[in-house]
Amino acid sequence: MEEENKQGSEETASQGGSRRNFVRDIIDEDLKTGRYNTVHTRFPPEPNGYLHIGHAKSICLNFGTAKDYQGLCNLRFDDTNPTKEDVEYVESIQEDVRWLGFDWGDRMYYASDYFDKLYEYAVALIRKGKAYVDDLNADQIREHRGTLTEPGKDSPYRNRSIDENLDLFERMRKGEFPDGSKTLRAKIDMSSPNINMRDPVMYRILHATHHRTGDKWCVYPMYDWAHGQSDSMEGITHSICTLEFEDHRPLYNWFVDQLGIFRPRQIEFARLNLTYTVMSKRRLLQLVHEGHVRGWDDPRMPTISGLRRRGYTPESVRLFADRIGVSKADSVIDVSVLEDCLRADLNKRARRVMAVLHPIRVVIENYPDGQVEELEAVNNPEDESMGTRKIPFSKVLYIEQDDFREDPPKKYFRLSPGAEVRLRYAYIIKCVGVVKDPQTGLITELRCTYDPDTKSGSPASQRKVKGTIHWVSAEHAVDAEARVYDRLFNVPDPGGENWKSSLNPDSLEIVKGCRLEPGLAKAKPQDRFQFERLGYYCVDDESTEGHLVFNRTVTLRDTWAKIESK
RNA sequence: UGGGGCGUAGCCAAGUGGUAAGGCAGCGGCCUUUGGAGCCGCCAUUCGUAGGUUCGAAUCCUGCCGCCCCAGCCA
Repeated sequence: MEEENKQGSEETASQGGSRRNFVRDIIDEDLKTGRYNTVHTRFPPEPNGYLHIGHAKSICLNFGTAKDYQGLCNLRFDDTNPTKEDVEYVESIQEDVRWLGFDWGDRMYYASDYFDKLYEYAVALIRKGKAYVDDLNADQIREHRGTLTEPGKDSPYRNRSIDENLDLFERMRKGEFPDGSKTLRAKIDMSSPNINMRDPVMYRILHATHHRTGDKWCVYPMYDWAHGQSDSMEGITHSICTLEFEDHRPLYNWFVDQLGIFRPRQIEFARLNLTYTVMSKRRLLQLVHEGHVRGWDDPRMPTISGLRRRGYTPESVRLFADRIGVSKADSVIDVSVLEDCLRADLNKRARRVMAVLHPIRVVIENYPDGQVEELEAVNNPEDESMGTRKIPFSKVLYIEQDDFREDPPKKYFRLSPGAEVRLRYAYIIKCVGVVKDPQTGLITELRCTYDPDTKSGSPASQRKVKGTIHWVSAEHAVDAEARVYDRLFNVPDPGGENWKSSLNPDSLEIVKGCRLEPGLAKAKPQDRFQFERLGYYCVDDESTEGHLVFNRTVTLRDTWAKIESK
């Protein structure tokens, strides 16, 4: 309790954070009253898709909370529907959880590990007269279920004898009946105001091959039947899930109470929504399958693998989870929160380099032909221990097209005819001429002079100019491709049926012919840099030494862009 | 017209009867060889709303309003 005065300290999230939230309040209470004396959580994904940033919130909550209470968190695959699941997904999920920095030790489980036990439990319920085999088909079950305002009707098969139920269920298991012809249902209350209690289906017949149990089973448990017992068997004390399972809780409690087994406490929280993206598995799957993106790990996807390829760090995602908090109120987080977490992290650790994405040639007229100077540049002004490096300077350079305006607007601090600007780590130059292509009228070259007394670091370099721009020596530059990513959707909430109409057609701009400082020639996939004044970039997985490819992770804050847009 | 939840700033979110934390966004300023980073200041007389209880209410009570979820043999 004496830790509470620390709650104001931000930026300390390294393993899930320690902010106060209602989940922790409940856990504290349970520990105090002795309802439980340890904290054991679990992250239970269905292996039917890739994990996204919303799962990251849940992972940080489950693993982070367990860790902070010196408890444990299991990884469990809820693989109860063989028609939708695949090993491809179980592998990617493990990779993503590990990448985020969490460890399940030797506690990786599958709901399918429990199929035998679940079957036994079902038989026990039948023997108690609490479950029965129903011959109604799916349509008939729906008709008997009633509506939100009207009670349901009992199935005509509801009062079969225990022996008949036992026999039928056994034969269902053996595969004697076709898919959909029978189900095993819990016998609860067809008139319950909670529809989940109206004799929910526990088992359906599915002659399907399961990715782990093969053809052993012809019946598969429904999630509602498998989940609570799985938690119970694993000794999960706090079963944290999302809001939509709130009214399934009475059912889960009913099952464990009927079976007389350990009862976990379920706690529901609001799932994450983010602006300018979609989060449902169905829609993400659609984006991939319809080719709107290049795959699950496309850097524009809100998937964990997409964020990773985009250049996000695990630390930044954990910081994000900590900042947004946990509550039960439906919410939509502004994507700028995520971006700010990333910048906060990368600012401290990314090496600064100079890269010109849209080059324009600059000739320094009064600089000696053939001369090359090695200038010293700092690798990270936020972290002196990252040292310095040498970069070559010569007569012919490239600067960013956007750093020159023939007709500059007010408050434009960069280069324009007659104006002076500092070349970062080098000299102050002045534009003395503009060369244009006589056919097109486009600028092909800038003629400049430099002031030899203004070399960076020299005692006489004190002269101030308004602007400083980045550059790269033409003859030393290395070539690269930049993939400039922007938000996938151009509206904050791409909801509704028409969601694909707000897909941003400019979410990816491929820029070829970028010129980079020579040290970048050997950059390897996943290396992250700050391209000075532009943003953070990482080397794409497809990059090779002969063909460098950089992904724009996120831009720097650009106050000039803000001023100019007014 | 059933059941379960949720309403604190543009977006999140603390707050648990003693007089509205923090973050993001925004705005203004300082500083700066990244228009980066950093720093300073501003940004809810009021907590969906109307009453009630109380010396005192975002916190307790009552009514009303709004939003989300539930009628898969999906999870």
